[in-house]
Amino acid sequence: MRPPGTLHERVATQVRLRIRDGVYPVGAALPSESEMCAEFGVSRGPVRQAMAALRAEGLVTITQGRPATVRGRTPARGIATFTPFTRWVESTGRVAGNRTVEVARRRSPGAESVVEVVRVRLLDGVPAMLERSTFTEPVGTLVLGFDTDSGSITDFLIGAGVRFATIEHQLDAVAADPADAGHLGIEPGAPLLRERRVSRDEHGVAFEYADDRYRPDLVTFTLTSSG
Amino acid sequence: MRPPGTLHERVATQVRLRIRDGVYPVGAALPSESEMCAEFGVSRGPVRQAMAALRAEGLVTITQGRPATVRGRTPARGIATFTPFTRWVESTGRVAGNRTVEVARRRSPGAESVVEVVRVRLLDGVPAMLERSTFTEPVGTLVLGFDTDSGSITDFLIGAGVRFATIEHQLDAVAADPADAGHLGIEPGAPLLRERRVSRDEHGVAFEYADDRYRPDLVTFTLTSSG
DNA sequence: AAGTGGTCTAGACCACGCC
DNA sequence: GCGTGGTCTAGACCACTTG
Repeated sequence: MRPPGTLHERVATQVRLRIRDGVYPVGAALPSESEMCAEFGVSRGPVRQAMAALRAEGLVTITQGRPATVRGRTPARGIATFTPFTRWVESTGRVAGNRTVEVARRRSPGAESVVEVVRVRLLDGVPAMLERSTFTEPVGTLVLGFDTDSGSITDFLIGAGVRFATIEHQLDAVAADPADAGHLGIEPGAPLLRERRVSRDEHGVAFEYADDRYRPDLVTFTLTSSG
Repeated sequence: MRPPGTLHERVATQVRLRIRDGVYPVGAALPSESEMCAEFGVSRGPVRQAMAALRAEGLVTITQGRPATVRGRTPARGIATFTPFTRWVESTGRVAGNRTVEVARRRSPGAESVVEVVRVRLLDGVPAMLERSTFTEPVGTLVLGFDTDSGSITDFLIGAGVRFATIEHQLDAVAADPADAGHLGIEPGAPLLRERRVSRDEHGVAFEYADDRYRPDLVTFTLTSSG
């Protein structure tokens, strides 16, 4: 086997590259499923799985009875396809930064000790999001050994072997409290977009609880769904 | 054939009902795929498609090598799997209501005429969301012939043959203006979760622009992503 | 070792869009 | 009518988790 990964991943990767490079221009029809089957030497199952992934990323439009067409070249800012803040900012060609407010190990009476990190996340140098994360052990100890000003905690943990099997996101809106306002440079009471996240490992055990508050004038979440 | 719909839809509906009614309690293991195949008399394909839908709705957790388990009873307010407000409310066993504030046909100078609808959406009788929708023609004329107090505009339009090929969602937070506050029974300046939607047909032509403002104490958006 | 879900094949029929 | 994607079957092998 030449390339790594499953068949449907290889097909998805190839088609993604061709869309990005303009081999399949925006608005153009993609090859039919049977043509892709012939080209990649696979059956319809992997091809369909790959196309479903591209549709979820907003890259293609699929309609019964007609060829799939290219919708755009760049995937939408995925909440659905989870991307850490730093990686997302850099993928849009901007500069990400971090200002750590607090790193602490805490133990509540009768509870396990946890590690708390509070950071201001910067977008081109401007405070755009206030992140409050709580890590359980043993992940918390890993975080204590990381320079939290240097970049993505998530990417660091992935590199250390931590598996983010599922991430639950909950979105709502809150009024900025005085602490939020001070760190983000806005008025107290101003509306903020709040994303609460719970990250779990492959056993379903939660190891990170996060409360991220975004300035809605600087960051919005977008996604495309197909009906 | 007794029940309507495709096989994977029937399987998904049955499992959804059993989770909602506690036949499969939260945290419990679901029957294996092969058991479901035997019970419903179908092959693995439809069963897997049904389970993938339930996972996307946040109802179940699926891990390789272990049985799927029940995560929760109520599906998340689906952004990823687009569900109209009325259908979502009723799927959680609550009562949806509508109070139409305004239905109007407008024409700006040098522009096509559009139809605007402003509605308060009720959750168990409580104002939970203020919806401002703008429809282009010819869809707008269809909307004018619909009793907007009676239920879902989206489901009405789908029944009339309108195709919602893709829906783009943009989420942020805004402060309630005096009109928002009055309709939703909150203080001006209170934070609201705003969802702006653009619906397009199969040709990529937009026909609906919506601005929905949710009370964050009554409705939040959740979704689960896998890393 | 046994059972689970993840992937893949090769075939079939159906619903829909287009000519 | 023809080609498209949507669904479904029956079987197979693999990766993973658990006893």
